[in-house]
Amino acid sequence: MATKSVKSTKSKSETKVCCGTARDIPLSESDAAGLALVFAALSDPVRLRLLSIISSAPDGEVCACDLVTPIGKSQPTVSHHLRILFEAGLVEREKRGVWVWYRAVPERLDAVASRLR
Amino acid sequence: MATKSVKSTKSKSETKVCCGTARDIPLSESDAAGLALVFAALSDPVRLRLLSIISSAPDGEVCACDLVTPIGKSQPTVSHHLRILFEAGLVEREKRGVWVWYRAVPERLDAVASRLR
DNA sequence: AAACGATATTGACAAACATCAATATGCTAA
DNA sequence: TTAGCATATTGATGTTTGTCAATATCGTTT
Repeated sequence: MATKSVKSTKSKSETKVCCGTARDIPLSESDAAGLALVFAALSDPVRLRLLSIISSAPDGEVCACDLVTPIGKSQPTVSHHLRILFEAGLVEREKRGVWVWYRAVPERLDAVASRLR
Repeated sequence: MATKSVKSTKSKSETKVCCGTARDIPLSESDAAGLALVFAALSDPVRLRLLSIISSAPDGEVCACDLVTPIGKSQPTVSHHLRILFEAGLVEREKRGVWVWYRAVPERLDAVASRLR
């Protein structure tokens, strides 16, 4: 790293000098870890498609039994991905009888989206 | 999965029946894969902090040499993470002399953010 | 040219992850 | 209560990922 007190060693291609000012990091370590968890939940194609199906459901909710076939993965795999979405707060679930209904949590998506700026 | 043509087998706790309508998935498989790559780039705390530092730089750019110390990881590790951010289109880089300057790509962040709804 | 410094790449390794078969749990219906 | 179905969990396996030491690459300076 270049030292802080470089005076004016400009070469033809540079005007500025990197200075090593230890500015504070805007995003704290624990905030970053928390945010990273949500993005990790969104970092799998299967989960994105699940979220897509759930979010665009006419009734706002989808039965888990209707998610296995269109996704094309085994039932345990789909269940696993739904759990990760749930734990990230991206969907909520409600058991009614034998079936489990999933709904998207748009406020959560908005919250994440707004932190991208 | 429940069959499609269930007529009215309501039990006390349910009004609706899951129906197995094979609706189209709004998000295509390849779109999902592409989006997942960007979210994967955002799914690491170190990369989120790098992006945070770069995005909030007064000059809009930061020298790579000023990223190693505040992140607290080895130089190869930081270089590795910067590469992933770059390949995801989240930052751009410019080599000037010995140094490499990184800038955020806000349009990219906006594009990703807007797809979260 | 030779030495030095900033950045990138390689190789290795442990931890995390996606996936499925098998099994467990829990609700409903006969 | 027993049978059957929807969902969740467990265990195993191959793959991906984060990390660092060592090394390579490439400007710059002497």
